[in-house]
Amino acid sequence: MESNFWLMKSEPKDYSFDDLRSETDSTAEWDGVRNYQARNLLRDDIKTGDRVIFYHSNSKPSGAVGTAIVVRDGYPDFTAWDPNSDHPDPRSTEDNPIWFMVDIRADQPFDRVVSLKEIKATAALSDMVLVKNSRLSVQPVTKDQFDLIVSMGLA
DNA sequence: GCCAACGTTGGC
DNA sequence: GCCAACGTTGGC
Repeated sequence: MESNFWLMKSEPKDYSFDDLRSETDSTAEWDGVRNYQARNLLRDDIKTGDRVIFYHSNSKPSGAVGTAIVVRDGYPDFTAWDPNSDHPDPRSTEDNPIWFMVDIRADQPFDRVVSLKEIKATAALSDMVLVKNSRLSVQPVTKDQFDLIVSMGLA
């Protein structure tokens, strides 16, 4: 899939945008994705320099909270074969990895949360994967969707 | 905390 | 390859 813009979800109680911002260089491995559709995007399509909307799920309110930049292309998620990691999967090995991740760096924190409610109420955003398939944790967005959400967040 | 929607697993 | 059972996500 061709896109330079993505949306990535995280439950803030597990890992928030502020957690990303507090990392060294505001950069972290986006590990733990265990869904094939999202894996394919991480492995094949998401490239260094691509822009990301950081979305807080299961939150009050759920919504977009900032932007990030991809700083490393897809590579094997080695936490899968670490039995002590949060997301072990013994089927995935160093020689034959199943799961992939990218590195992202926090960019612009929004001035306010762009809530899911607001996104759903915005006609220009009604085609977002977020609205149509709410479960996919890594998903493409269009440039127009990206730009609009950023403009809403930086009110 | 509930539960609908969706993805995955595995028996057949 | 079908599909029922099960597990997970995530809004509410």
